[in-house]
Amino acid sequence: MNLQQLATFCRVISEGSMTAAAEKLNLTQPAVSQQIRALEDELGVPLLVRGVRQVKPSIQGQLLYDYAKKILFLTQQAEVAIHTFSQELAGEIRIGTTSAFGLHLVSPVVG
Amino acid sequence: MNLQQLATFCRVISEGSMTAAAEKLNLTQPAVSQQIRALEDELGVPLLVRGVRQVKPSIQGQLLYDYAKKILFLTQQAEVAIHTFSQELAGEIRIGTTSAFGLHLVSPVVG
DNA sequence: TAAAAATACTCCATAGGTATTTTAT
DNA sequence: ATAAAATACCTATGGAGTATTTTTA
Repeated sequence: MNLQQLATFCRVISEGSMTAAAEKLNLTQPAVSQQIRALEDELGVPLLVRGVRQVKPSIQGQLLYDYAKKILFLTQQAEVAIHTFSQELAGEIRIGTTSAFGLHLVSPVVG
Repeated sequence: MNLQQLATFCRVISEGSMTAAAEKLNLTQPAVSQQIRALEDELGVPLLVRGVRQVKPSIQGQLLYDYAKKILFLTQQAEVAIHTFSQELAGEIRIGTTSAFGLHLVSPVVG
C-alpha cells in the first residue's frame, strides 16, 4: 500500500472509470488496472465492483476510500506546512516595539 | 514522498540514529540514509540535524514527524478496518430477537 | 580516533508502456 | 458490437546491497 496507489484508487472512484482516471493521472489504463489489482491483492479484498461502463467501490472499497481521502489530505497538509514554515524562516525576523512612529528595533535584523 | 520513507523517517527520529533505525527496519544504513536524503531533496528542507552520535529532527523535521505519525496511524487503521470488516462478512449473520430462552431467528442464516 | 553518515557502484525488482485479448451488456 | 478492463510482455528506473570514504565531537 502506497500513496500513489491510494491517489489512483481515489481518482478511479471519483471518475467512475479506470480509463478516465488514467487520463487525469497521465497514466495508461493498464498501469491503473495494475495498481488497483496490487492494492486488492495486498489487502486481500475486492475494492471495486466492475461494471461495463463504470466501476463502483465495493463495501471494503468505500471503507478504504474514506481513509484514503484523509491520508492524502494529511500528506498535502504536511507538504504545505513545511513549505510555509520555510518561507517564514526565509523572511526577515524583526523584534521590537511599534508606535505611531513605526517599528523600533531592539534586536538586529536576522537574515 | 511515500509511506515507507515516512516510516523510516519516524524510526530514525525515535531511535535517534540512522544505523539503529536500519537494524530495526531490516535495512542497511545506506538505504536509510538515501531514503532520508530523497525526502529532504523532495521537500527542499533539512529534516535532520546530524550529530556524531545522534541525529535530531530539525524544526521542519519535527513538523513532518507529527504529520507522519498521523498518516501512518491512519494507514494502519485502514488496513485493520478492512480486515475486520471482511472477517465480519465471513462470519454468520443472524438476525433475530433474544430472550431468556436464547436467540429467536427471524431470518435464515446467511453464510 | 572512533562512531555514524555519506558516497560510489552494481544489480535486481518493480512499475509503466505498447499491443492485444477478454469481458460484459 | 463496443467500450472498458485485464493480460502479456518488454524496458527502464529506482531502491537496496556491498565496499569505501568522509565527517565531527
